[in-house]
Amino acid sequence: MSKIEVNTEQIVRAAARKVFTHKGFDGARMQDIADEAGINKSLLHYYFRSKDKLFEAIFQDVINTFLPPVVSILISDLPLFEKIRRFTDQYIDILVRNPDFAGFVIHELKINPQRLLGNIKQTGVDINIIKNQIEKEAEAGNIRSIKAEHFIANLISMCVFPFIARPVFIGMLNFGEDGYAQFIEERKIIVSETMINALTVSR
Amino acid sequence: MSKIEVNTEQIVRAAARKVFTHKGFDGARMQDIADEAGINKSLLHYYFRSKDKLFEAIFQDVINTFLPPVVSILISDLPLFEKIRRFTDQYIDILVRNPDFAGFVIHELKINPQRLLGNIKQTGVDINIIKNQIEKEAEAGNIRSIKAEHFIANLISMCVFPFIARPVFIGMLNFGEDGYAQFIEERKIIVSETMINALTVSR
DNA sequence: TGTAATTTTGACCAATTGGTTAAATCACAT
DNA sequence: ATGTGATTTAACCAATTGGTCAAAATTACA
Repeated sequence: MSKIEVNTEQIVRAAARKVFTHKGFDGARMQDIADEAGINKSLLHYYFRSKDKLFEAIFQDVINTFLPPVVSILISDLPLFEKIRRFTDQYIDILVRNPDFAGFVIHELKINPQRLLGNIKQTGVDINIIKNQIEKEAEAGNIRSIKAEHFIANLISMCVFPFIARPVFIGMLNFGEDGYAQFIEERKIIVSETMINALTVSR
Repeated sequence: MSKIEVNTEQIVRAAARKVFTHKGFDGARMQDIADEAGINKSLLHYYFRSKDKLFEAIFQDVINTFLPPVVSILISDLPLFEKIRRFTDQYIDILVRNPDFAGFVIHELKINPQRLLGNIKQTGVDINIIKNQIEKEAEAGNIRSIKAEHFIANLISMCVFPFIARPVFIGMLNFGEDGYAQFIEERKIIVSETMINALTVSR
């Protein structure tokens, strides 16, 4: 038997992340989290002092899971189209592994923006890098001109939205669980192609 | 003075819609809604029997506000590109007037899909109409080939996501309230252009 | 004006929920 | 073994919350 660290705090974190991301802060019950972790409710207060504190820790965890990987791609020195392909592929992969993350962050940010925006900002996204790259390519006549804000909005929207609106897509477009999974997998190519085609100037 | 119907039930509906769409079902308190409406809490139970009943009425209201207008455009017999332009313009307009709607529907659908999917489905969206139109245009060589599901996903994603992720956009992209409003207004053109450019075959 | 129906209110209740506390258990060095 | 500090538990508490109910206020109308 290999020695397995049964770190209680990690068990609590995992349970809390599951419950919080699934039900949201208001919908989550401390008892739910304790049950999910298989421990006494008081232990939650032993490791984290309150529901708020526990939530903030989890929120930070979630942000750190999915923000740095994609930000690092955006600010890298890859060619623009390659950036698009890798971003799309990477972002969708992360969301496939953590289907509840996007909706969770969005909702909590809506309910309580001032409390949580700090947690995000310190990740340090510098929009100027991608902005300069886009302007340079446009001036060189390699792509159509577009504001960096709209470029990013388009890219992130098409990657993320199908996850947040998952029930809508499953329900409205008549595919079940696995049909949805395949649909998502296809989007890695669709999104990058849509972005690139829209940017490409016709000759 | 024109005779104004001060229908209490409508006042309750408006108050409930505001509180529910802003805080979500779990975050909304019956007392909040009563305060917003300026009435006694018991009146809520007099008109609607329970929090659940009240919520379902509001949810249906919200769905009816923003689904029929855009669905009617999608299933109309307009040319494809014109459809894209009107859909984008119309959808974004509705969301500007009701900024909380999209996030509200998304979140509640995530928390409780089985209860709420019925409310949406009966709006009767027939995906085959737009699917046929896209296939026909592709076969005629007028546009690039794309699955209707991805077409719709792209279109809706780019329209809706900037509203759901509003705090992120305001916070990350360094524009304030009015900068955000202008950004959204610009998207009416950006989204339709992006869609159309991506579909247009280079010659 | 009287009276029945409707609407509105305040007082109250049972259940839930986040949090506290003191006791019990465990790990382990001496 | 035994004592000490960390971990875990059960019992309990105060506040909140959705909901009830009977009385009061208002309205409809014969």
